Amino acid sequence: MAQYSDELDGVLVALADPTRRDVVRRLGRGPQSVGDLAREFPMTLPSFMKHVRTLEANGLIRTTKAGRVRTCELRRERLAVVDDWLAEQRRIWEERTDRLERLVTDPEEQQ
Amino acid sequence: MAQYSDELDGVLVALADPTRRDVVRRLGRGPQSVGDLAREFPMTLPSFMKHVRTLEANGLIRTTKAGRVRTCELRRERLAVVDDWLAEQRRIWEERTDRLERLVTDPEEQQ
DNA sequence: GCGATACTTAGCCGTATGGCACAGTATTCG
DNA sequence: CGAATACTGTGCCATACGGCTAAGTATCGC
Repeated sequence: MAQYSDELDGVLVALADPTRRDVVRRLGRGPQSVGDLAREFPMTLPSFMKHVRTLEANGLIRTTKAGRVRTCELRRERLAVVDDWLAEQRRIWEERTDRLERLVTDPEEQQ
Repeated sequence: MAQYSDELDGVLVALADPTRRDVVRRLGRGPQSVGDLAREFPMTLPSFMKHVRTLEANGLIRTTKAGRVRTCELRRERLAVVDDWLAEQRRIWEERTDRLERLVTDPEEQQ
């Protein structure tokens, strides 16, 4: 019954952490290396890397390694799955509003 | 530096669970009692109640008790905080796009 | 080549999360 | 009033999460 979307689930789990959300925000301005990003957060590199991996595993970023530097790039299009979910919610409750509307204008529909 | 919004954080944490997302979806069609909702999920009532409390604590729903029945109602306006965050992201990367645009059309900006 | 740099791997640790069972309380209904 | 209903409270449990340290690997730059 419940339409469990693994895709949406992963994206929301990834975004439900302030550090990861901030990484997304920073990458919105352009690609950056793991080291440069990590320097902005009050935690060790290994801890930070976990967030990077989470973001990548859930498709929010893409990373590539050149030499010893790993560069992170935002995958903006992935945020669309959140947009889509929000849009569906809106559709659902507008349907409901319409139904209530009809109940008022057409009293015969009332049971 | 990182703009940690507790409000946004709570809403995203609440939505990062499939059960809670499904509750939001169902409530989009109209208010429902805890019992009616719980019947749709493969878990015990106490477990389900935790999700209800989480949703309420993060402002996504409002609940009221009449007699022995607790009714849940969606607070649609709270989803706006997610919308707002997404909008901010879009603003950030559009700014970047504009900047790149200028670099192409006005070569003097290049270092 | 050797030191510095930039991750990466491994493992530990405390807390939070999401589930359970079981017992209790408060209403409602016959 | 007594049984059924609809939560509610308590406590337990396993796993996941987010942090850490310590040690390892792979470039890069002199």
